[in-house]
Amino acid sequence: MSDLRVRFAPSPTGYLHIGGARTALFNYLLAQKEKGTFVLRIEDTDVARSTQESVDAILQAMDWLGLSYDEGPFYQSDRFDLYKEKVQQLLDEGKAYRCYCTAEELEAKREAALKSGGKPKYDGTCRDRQDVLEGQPYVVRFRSPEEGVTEFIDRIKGKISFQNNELDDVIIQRTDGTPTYNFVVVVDDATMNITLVLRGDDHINNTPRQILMYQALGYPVPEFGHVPMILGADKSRLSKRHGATSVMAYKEMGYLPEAMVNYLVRLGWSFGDEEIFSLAELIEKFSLENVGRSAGVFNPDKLLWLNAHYIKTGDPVRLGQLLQEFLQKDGIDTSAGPELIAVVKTLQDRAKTLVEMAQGAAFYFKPEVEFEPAAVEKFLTADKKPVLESVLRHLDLVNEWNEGTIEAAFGTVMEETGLKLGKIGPSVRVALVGGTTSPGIFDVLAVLGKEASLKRLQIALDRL
RNA sequence: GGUCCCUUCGUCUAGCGGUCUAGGACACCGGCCUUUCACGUCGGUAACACGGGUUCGAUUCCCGUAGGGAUCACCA
Repeated sequence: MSDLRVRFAPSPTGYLHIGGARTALFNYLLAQKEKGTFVLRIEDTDVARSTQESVDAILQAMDWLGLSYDEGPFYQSDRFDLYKEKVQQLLDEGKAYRCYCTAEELEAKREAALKSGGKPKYDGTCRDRQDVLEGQPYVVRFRSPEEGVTEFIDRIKGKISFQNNELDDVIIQRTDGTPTYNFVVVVDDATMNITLVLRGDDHINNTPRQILMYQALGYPVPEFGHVPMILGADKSRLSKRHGATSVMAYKEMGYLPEAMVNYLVRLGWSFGDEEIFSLAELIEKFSLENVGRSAGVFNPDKLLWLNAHYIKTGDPVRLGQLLQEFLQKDGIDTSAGPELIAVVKTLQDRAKTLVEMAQGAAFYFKPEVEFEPAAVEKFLTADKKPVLESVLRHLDLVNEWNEGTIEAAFGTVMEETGLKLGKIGPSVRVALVGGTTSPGIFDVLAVLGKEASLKRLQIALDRL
């Protein structure tokens, strides 16, 4: 074990999205690689917006991606007593103060400042007041230094510094007594002994005030690393209008978790020219040094390509199990065969998602072939009768039913009819499948089995 | 608007002063393979934002400009 302690701290106000998944992944990989500790913390101080469903959804998504954590999940809602105590400590030491300004007043001041071109920053009305207004609602603000510089060496971006006079006095405790994010994140990261805070770079601007709070609370300041954002195709922050942003939505669209992990890690991180990484390889090769500093555009095409790759090279047994779920969703019963594994093998090279695979596999299991009119019109015409009869006859003669013997039978048909496979195949395909696209017909026949194949050919012949 | 961050092909990126007539991947466009659809395979188009420095020499270092992003809540 090393001393490294990192954490992922989502707020349960929705599903786990692509960006969150990536920061979770980076934290996980680093902890694994450095043999450190990965802590999961649920940031639910906003009781009104946090839900158990969201917590479950996030946990589920992390599990799907294979991101396990060593400690947690810890809930901030269980730790209110601690925060209260720490707020009191700052109050007692004069490092925080009560502010009686109402939300409405502040909003008005902010708007006025913005309108006149000034900074929309807290004006310090209550900063120096000594009196305590009994019975009056108040918030607690952190007293920020008015001068000086706060800086830190970001593990990804390098040195970042802020003038303290740019910072205003943030609210650390609301009127209802609950603490706010910028405060609890400091108390938690400190008390959980987090040594490296690795998070999205939308938090860069929060970092200086958090550092100031670490110092005020007497905590050691951890290291920080800010990973760049993920953007949509139009370079604006990735959102629903760019397509699915929920990790689990991709599961439902037939994506494999290893494809998602591989895609996410390569968005903003690289290892020479390599593109394909298993989780195990990532744990070995990942490092912050190779994380880029600039935001990246989410590219669904590349994710799809990666998914196709993992389907192509995946274990047919596992893919078969996954495929079955998708077939079931489509109301297709696989219990009567053919073998899922055999089915998968014929589709691995041509399906980019499990959804596509399920669509391509449906014909194997449907009790009756569903004929596409256009395909029938073109390839199941009366003049094809002799050819199909010949096919049926020679296939019937096959004893050892496999790809090789089937191909041999077709060879005989070709000799007998004097036709090339190109003239025979399409009609056979329509007879077996109902449409014009499918895996190779020898494969289809082999997987379907002799009995089902002959039956389908006979049914097609009967239509002529 | 203030502050902070960022800037190599359309996109993800390699490059850590000379090896760059800038490499890989996705996408795109062609050829080949072929019983359909795919897979595969071969090849092609395509980028160092701009302007100053520093240096014998800048894609690489520094400073500006421009552009993009983030953030300025009693959300996290």
